[in-house]
Amino acid sequence: MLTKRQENILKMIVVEYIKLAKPVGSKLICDKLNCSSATVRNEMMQLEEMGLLEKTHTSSGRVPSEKGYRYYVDNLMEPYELNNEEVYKLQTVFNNSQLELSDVLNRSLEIISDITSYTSVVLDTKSHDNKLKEISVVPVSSEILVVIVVTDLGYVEHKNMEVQGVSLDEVKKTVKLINDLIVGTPIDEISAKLEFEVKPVIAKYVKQHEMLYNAFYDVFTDISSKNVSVVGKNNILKHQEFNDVSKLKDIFSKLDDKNLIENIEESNNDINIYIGHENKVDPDVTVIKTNYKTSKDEGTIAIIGPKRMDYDRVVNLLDYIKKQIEG
Amino acid sequence: MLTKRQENILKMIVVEYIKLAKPVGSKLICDKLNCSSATVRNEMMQLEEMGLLEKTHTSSGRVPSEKGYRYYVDNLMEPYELNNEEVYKLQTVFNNSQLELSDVLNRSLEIISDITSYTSVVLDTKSHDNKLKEISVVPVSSEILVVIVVTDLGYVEHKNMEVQGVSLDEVKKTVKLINDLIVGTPIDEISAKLEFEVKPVIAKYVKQHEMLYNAFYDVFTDISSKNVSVVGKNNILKHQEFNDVSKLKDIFSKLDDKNLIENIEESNNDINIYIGHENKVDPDVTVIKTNYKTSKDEGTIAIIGPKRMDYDRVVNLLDYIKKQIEG
DNA sequence: CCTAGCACTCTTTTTTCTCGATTGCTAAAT
DNA sequence: ATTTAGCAATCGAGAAAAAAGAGTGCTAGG
Repeated sequence: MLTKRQENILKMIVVEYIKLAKPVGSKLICDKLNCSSATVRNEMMQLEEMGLLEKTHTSSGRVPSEKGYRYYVDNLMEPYELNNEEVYKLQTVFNNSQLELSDVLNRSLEIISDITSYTSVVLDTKSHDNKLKEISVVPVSSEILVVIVVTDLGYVEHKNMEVQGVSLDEVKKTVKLINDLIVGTPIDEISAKLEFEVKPVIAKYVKQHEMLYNAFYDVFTDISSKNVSVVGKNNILKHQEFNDVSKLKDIFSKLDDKNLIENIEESNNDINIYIGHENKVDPDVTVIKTNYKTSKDEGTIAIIGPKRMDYDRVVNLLDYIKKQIEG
Repeated sequence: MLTKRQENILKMIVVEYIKLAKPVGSKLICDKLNCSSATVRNEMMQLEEMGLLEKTHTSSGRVPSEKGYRYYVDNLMEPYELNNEEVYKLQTVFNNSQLELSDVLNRSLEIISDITSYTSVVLDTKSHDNKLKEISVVPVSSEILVVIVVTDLGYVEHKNMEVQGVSLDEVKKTVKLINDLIVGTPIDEISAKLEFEVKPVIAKYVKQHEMLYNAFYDVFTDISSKNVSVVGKNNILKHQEFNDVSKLKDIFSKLDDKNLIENIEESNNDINIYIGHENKVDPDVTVIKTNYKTSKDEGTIAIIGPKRMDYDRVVNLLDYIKKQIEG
């Protein structure tokens, strides 16, 4: 158990180190506390023995360890109030009704990346509640058609479809059959339904049924995919812990990794903080993430920065966004 | 005028420097040529006086100047044959008929960025030949509608539209009027036509005409925008000329600059090479670009890398892509 | 016109030295 | 039983010095 004074010292070291990124010495602390530097040093030694602080070399000041950050985050962190500018900037995005949710998320996290200098990740998945509303087809050339898929919650996707030697009438017949048979189907069940309910029927009524079926099947499998975007990558360059080209390469490649989101995703619905080795992205970063869920979409938003991160601010910004969109 | 031997030496220095990024000394050259290092040194001095070579310090080997690269590109560069792997990789993209042209471009330049370690830029603009084929509207909630715009060449765009207190009937009436009046209009003339031909008509027949007109106007103005993407940014990190965090910041911010494409675009239709100060992006890079034009799209594709760039390879890769997409 | 030889220049790398910050420990003070 | 003052010891950062190496320009002779 930590004494009140130890907690105070730990907190001051974390806050100071987050601000200045330089190991914190006993002098700086004892100025603010009413005791001598020797006393502080003794306490620091104890905190180090408990694994909450570290030294960069034998005679350096102290730096919080991952465990130290963890203790700070769990016990010492104070809530942060968004300031007017932050709220104002974010509201311009939330109030723009022309935007789809995925755009709202991207833009608001762009803002957050801007004001915090961290990097954001958005994973947006269409909710299973989306049901097929209609498909339509527009011929572009004799062999290419555009298929437009619309769901009842307002998602629109389109894809080129190639068919060879199929008359437009046959295509239209197929479209009508598909519309008749699977309108109202949740998007993640379309593939199955297409195979077991639509395929037999068009096999019966449509001439080049095989080619048409395959073409539509391809279109629908492509459409239900997830959408991941990483915002504010360049902010990585601003942090001195990454002030080294080979480390930069490393981090950038991890941010571009297709599996990035799998390293972040998790079922938990709160705001979660993964410090250093607690996350799977990179041991030198902290990931703060939360999931969101609306009637139309669900997904994850995350902020990635150095372990020396402005924890309270990021947590509260994420919380604000989550509440706004779920809202 | 350069002698044959001088041209040879210049070419060897450029090729060697492109390969190894180290100033080239007389010894390396005289091994390949049948003459002593002193002779080579004399020639190098002449080339330096002509401004084709530079030294990094008094007693260093030589490095090509911008003028040197220019001479190489204009007079000495040999054509490069794409190898099988390159052709194969690119063909998988060109043969994928499900993709729209803009996706084809993005993916093929991703491949090029991958194999060359440079960064690519794609600007894709819908051709003016695109004519409005139809618009349709899908209600999502009582106040939000999705507007889908389709052109005869197969472009599909959609946008959310917000209207308040407008009945669906009025919306449908408006859609029908718009379709009747402006189907067939080239996309870049839609805004004007909307204002002068549609506005008066709906003002007459539709109740909340002002709100509806404004909503549709917003949708259409958003839709005709250009589409720029930058591919393979991380490759910047691979080049030793940018092996410095502050230079990296600089270049990355230039690649993210909204005006990037204006610094590259130009009317000329060949493959153009802008070395160092010849381009407006950054004096330390070379930009190789070309324009393309198909019946549906037009735009620019460009490769950005250090001045010490694999000129012949990049030129021929770009040329290959251009020919493929222009058909 | 070409080349061998050599002094000179400048970078790179290694080594040495100094300075300052901060610590841990001990002994005295509260 | 804490707290504090004092002090030697440790280590990093940075400056200065030294050594090694690569390449040049120039001169004189082939």
